[in-house]
Amino acid sequence: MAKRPDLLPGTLDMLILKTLSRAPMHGYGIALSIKRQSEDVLTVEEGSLYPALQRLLLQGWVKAEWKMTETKRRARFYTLTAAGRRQLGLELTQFEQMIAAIGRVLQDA
Amino acid sequence: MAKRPDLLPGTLDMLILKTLSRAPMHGYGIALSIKRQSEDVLTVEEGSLYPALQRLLLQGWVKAEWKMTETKRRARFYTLTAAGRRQLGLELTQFEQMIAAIGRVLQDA
DNA sequence: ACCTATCCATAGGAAATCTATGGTTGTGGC
DNA sequence: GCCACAACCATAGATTTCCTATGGATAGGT
Repeated sequence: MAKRPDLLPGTLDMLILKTLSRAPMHGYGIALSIKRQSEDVLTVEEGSLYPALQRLLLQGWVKAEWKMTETKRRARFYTLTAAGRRQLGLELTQFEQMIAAIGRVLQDA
Repeated sequence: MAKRPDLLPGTLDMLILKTLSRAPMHGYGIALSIKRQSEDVLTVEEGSLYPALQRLLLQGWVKAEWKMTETKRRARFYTLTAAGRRQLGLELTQFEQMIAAIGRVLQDA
């Protein structure tokens, strides 16, 4: 029944890292940011987001600390580490290479 | 340990359909074609390819028949159906939309 | 005789995502 | 005061997709 995916599998980590490269942010804010920047095309479900953030923490690509939001709420803010920045660069490179390769397959010739 | 993927997850069906849209082909030939067109960036493992072809058959997007190769071998040739052609169009549209959206998230601004 | 390339296919496991839940806490409307 | 809703976090379970590993058959070249 061909379910429409919310995003391209394998790109979530990259999107999160990229978002955090602009500014530290909490989970909910990351989801909103990606949705907004993609003009509502990409939706990051919470059930995908939080496990992804756990992975990124484990890999040491982000670090987290509890803080208060401007709206007076407890929230966990994530910050990109140096390793995370390297990883982002790596993923960007590979992604672009993949996209270029797929483009070659898709082009009519 | 960041394993380098052979292709972008979620794009295999589209790549197969696109390849078959050019000409009917057998499995092994599809894999070679994708590898060649992508200039060796994308590799379709046989363990991914044949299950994918079964899925496509089940969905009615391709049909298959046994024939002889130019090299005198038994091989199963797959042909795109009308439904498969529609599906390919759909996947292409969604893919491009996704890529554009990801591009917006990745761009610096 | 052997090796390699050509060809098909499945089983089992790993990884990523979604659905479904469940919970806490501010704020604004009534 | 109460209720609905938005803002936040998180996990469990199912599903899907892909990879690794395996097994098999056959043609052609050396």
